[in-house]
Amino acid sequence: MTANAQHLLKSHQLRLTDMRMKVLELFLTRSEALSQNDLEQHLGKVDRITLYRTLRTFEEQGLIHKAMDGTDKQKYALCQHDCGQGAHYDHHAHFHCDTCGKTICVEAIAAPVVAAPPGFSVSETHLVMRGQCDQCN
Amino acid sequence: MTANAQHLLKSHQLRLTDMRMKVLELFLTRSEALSQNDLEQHLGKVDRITLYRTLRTFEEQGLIHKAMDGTDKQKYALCQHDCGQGAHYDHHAHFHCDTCGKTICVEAIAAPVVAAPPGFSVSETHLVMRGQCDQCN
DNA sequence: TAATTTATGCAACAATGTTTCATTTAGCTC
DNA sequence: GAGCTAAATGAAACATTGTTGCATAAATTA
Repeated sequence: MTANAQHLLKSHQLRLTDMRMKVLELFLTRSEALSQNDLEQHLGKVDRITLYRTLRTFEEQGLIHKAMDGTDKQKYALCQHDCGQGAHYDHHAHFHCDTCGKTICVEAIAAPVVAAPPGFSVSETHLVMRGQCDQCN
Repeated sequence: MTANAQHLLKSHQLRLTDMRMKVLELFLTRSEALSQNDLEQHLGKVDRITLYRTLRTFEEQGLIHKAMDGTDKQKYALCQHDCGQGAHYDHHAHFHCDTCGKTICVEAIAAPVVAAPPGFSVSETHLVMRGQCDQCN
């Protein structure tokens, strides 16, 4: 686990710091997307700003991606593919449970490729589902 | 216009107040989704809290719907169909322009119906596209 | 280990979301 | 049109989240 996190950081040209290790290890144990608040809950008292910048850095380096779930809260999830700096390859759908509030990545379902309206160009497409997850059903 | 707004409010069991008329008339002239900040810009100095509650009320009564666009800002757009209280029927896609920041409803494209993963039940599906709009292209 | 580059922690501030409560107002009745 | 009643408003206050600048501390590299 720790070795895995270390390797991930190294391979993305990131220095090994306490915060980064803690955050990354938490993501590695969780299957659902985490908000900054979720992370603060699990990590105990950590510096809010450092955590904020850690998430931004991870996202920029392709370690995690924003999980769009239709709520106003920003959430992040581990990238399953080897995303590089700035370029993400997460085309899977996201599922948000309206009961427990969890957001999970659904790798089995890809966002559809749709024809853009005339004059528009589309660079990303996201698919979000809402309802009840297996545990709440 | 004013008559239209009045009728819309009446038909949704809402009292005719200055704020509601102003907000609704603005939505009627705009094709893109509006954030609370957008509305404040256009309406001049109005009470922030009242505006907030007006939007919440409109959304609850099915006059406007939240336009999911992948940004962290909440935006609202007029419902095209006659949505009732609590029940929305907006299955169209949303397009977010990364250049001008506008979010528009794409009635021509419907969110796909996907099979839910085992154990999950899906009540809503949203499709979000990002890229360049016709005016920025 | 020293030098250098980067990350951290703190302060401070902006934007947004939300509740409480006294006051005002819309819509109804007479 | 005047009065009544339920609802909407506006002010204050507070919580949460997003964000930058800067001095200090820590991670790499040589």
